[in-house]
Amino acid sequence: MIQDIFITQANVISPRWQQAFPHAKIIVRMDELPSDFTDIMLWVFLADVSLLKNITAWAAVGARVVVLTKIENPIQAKQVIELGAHGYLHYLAAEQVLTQVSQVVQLGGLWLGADLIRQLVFSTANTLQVTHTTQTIPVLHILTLREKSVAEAVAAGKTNKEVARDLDITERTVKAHLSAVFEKLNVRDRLQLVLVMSGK
Amino acid sequence: MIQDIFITQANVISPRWQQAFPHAKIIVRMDELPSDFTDIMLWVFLADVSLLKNITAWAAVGARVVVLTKIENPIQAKQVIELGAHGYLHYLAAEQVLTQVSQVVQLGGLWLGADLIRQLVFSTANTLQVTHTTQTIPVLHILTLREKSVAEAVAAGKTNKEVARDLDITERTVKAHLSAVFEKLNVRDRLQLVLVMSGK
DNA sequence: CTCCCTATTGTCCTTCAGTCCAATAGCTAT
DNA sequence: ATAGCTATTGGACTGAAGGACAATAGGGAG
Repeated sequence: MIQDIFITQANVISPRWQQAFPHAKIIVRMDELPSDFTDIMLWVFLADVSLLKNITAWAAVGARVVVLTKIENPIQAKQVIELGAHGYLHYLAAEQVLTQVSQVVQLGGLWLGADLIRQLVFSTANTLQVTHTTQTIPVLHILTLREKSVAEAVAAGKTNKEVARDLDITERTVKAHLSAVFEKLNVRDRLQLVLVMSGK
Repeated sequence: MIQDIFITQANVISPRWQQAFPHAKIIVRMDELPSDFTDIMLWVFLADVSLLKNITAWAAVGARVVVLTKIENPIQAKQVIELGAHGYLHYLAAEQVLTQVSQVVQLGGLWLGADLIRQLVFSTANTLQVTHTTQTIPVLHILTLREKSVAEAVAAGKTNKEVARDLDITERTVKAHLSAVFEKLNVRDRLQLVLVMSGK
């Protein structure tokens, strides 16, 4: 049975927390935390950035960590997920949503609001690696195999020399492939290649 | 009461669909679809890319659309979310997960598996605009105002000449700010600047 | 056999990027 | 008055990027 613990500050509390989780504890001081984090769901209000570093530590010892915020924004969302949090939402979220987040996270899922997911999806520049599949970014399917390899290496921040070394070809060959890529994707240089490969 | 309809091909069916939704319909031909999509949850197995274009149309007339796939991958996930789908998961997902997806989507949420969300978050280069908040990417807060302006212009794909023209300064000044940015963020060139600004 | 595509490579050139020297000026704090 | 920071700018330099010429070779289709 999961124990819910809300870590917040004295002036930031929502009645919906208790409605969603009648047995939840609400604490404002860290020393009130248990020593054993098994079966613990931590709901952490990010009062200041100093709490960020705790997220990774808590997640590492088995706690489910959901971050609560006053202003949802995708950059902070990305940051907390990168730190190991399992969810991110507004501290005034509805009881129904809180319950749902709890269920999703307990089942191993990650929770982000729909708008945040869309913002991450729509405005991200994609450097995803295609693995275990022949499916590729539609824009890349017009490139040959070698062109694609070169394009992806460049999009990862590598110089022509580095790409040449990695693919065991000369720098001149890298440039030849890049030129073809630029022409096919109608971009003028490697910087714009990166942006186009992200779907913008 | 939501009606669940699985659109698939004859050889792609999971018993878990019926277990999760005993009253669901499973169809293989489009003409078996109802004319009214209100209160309809469509679970669409992506047999081929031709089905992609239907997603936007179905979502536009009120259907909730969840895409089922044989191989989950973040590029396709991004693609279907961009097309208006409300979820994306493996066609053999567990009954519990199917039920949960249904609940999340009915409540207005978006469903992506935890691994997919992490892949989108971790491997994206971020060009998100910060709106309605003074919170910025932590990495940028160590830059001065002018440095930040220059860095953002460069990250948008502009040459030094273009940035100079846009900000009404000389190219030499742009280079000076960029050099300072490179040193502060510990990157070697503008390509890596773009990647770092995305949080990688 | 011919043609086309892909992959690879060379030489040479111009432009861009980035760094290393240097400097002035305004603003703020001491 | 002085120091430090930010913003701006110049000159000179090296290396990287990208393009324009050119070429060979293998594989597949007609």
